[in-house]
Amino acid sequence: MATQAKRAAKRRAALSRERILRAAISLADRGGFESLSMRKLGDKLGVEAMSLYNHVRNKEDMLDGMVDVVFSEIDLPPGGVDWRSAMRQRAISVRQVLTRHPWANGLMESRTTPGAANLRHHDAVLGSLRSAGFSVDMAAHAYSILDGYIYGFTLTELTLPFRKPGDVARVAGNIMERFRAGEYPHLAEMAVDRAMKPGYDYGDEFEYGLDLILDGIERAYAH
Amino acid sequence: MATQAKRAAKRRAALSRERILRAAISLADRGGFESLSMRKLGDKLGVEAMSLYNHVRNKEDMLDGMVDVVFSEIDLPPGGVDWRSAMRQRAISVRQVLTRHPWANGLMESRTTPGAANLRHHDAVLGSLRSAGFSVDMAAHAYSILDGYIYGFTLTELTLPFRKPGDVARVAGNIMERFRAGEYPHLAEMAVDRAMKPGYDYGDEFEYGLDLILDGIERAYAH
DNA sequence: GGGCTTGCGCTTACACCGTAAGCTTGCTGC
DNA sequence: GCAGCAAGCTTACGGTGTAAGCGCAAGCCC
Repeated sequence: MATQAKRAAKRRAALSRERILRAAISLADRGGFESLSMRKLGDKLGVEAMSLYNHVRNKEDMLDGMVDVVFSEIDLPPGGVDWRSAMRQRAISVRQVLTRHPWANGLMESRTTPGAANLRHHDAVLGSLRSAGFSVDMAAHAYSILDGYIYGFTLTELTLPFRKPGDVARVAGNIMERFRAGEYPHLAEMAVDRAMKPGYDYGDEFEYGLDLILDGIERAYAH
Repeated sequence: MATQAKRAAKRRAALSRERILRAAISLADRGGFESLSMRKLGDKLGVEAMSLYNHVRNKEDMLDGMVDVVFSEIDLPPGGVDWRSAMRQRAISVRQVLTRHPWANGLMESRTTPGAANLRHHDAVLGSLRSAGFSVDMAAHAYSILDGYIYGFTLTELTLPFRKPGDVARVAGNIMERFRAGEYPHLAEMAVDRAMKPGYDYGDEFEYGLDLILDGIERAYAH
């Protein structure tokens, strides 16, 4: 049937909030946040920029939606295990997701209108702590430290000039001269002893710090 | 003298990289990062936008410069005290400075061409740890955890919808309905028990987490 | 002192951005 | 069959960063 075929074609091309969000995320993932414009997004979807506004109030609203999709990709803290393993797994999942969507890092906590996935996520984490016996105050402390660390570490990691051994040489440039001049002896030492060693990956630091913090929470909680 | 007066007038109006950076910072401080444009900055300095480019390679370069000014405002870890106090004071100074320049938070660690104040700062922190007897590895661990936490906490804090009791009501809106519907019981509990209490200030969490981390570092270091 | 260079401001122009306003087209329910 | 409407499209406006080139004044060398 002609109408049916047309409808199918239409449906295939049909815009929707969700399709827009997915395309926007993939655009930001591959091209970086600053390369995400309504016009380019329209192009990618085979549509004029202004058509997007039938499904999205404005760009800000779209960013809200994108962030909530990212939140929905994070594993909730699993039930049936001790709080420590649950927090550990969640933390690692957050970092994984943020590594997949680097542009989201600065936005995750900054949307003043949190979406459903965001709220569900935060609620689940608090629930996990509370049902493990944490007081409200203690749960707030724990959450604050953990999220601070997770987002901060990932932020640093994503933007660090030297994450892998090869990077150091690339960045160095004129800095290297000053290193050799002994102007920054401790940085130089750190670079030589660690960052330039084969197998070095700044990301490995993450779990070290995470465990140190979990230790601290455990002690404070059990005190 | 006419020429002298002219020269004085000229000198008063004279642009310079430093004057541009100071003006840009103050513009970003009061109007937010997104309100910092070359044209507005020119206006503020009584000059056309393009004139700025005689002192600054491009906007990116200007941001680099601004970040380095912000770095220079952070107190270096003081000497003559134990490492723990030194780290504590520095952490608090970082947070203070970032609170003064909220726009800088996401940029601090993200400039791929770090400036002199940046390098000096990092070198001093590492030096403080090393001279307290930390191994290179242990210093790297400690630094990574501390900076992760400091930047992450501040990021969260600056963008949190509810930092002071009054904010909660403002943000709530349709969320409050869902709270009452029991959809997010643990968030609701947290809001009622803590965020809506008079005297609540999320910023108070900072030092709690900081001390917990310093405890952890101390233990790992002394082990 | 006269001419030349050079530094630093200005003007103009371009490509891109988010989005307001209004037009068009084709499906849907009566 | 037609009214109403959803969801595309076109046009336009005021903003952005910045390339290219102009012009004037100060400083320098002969």
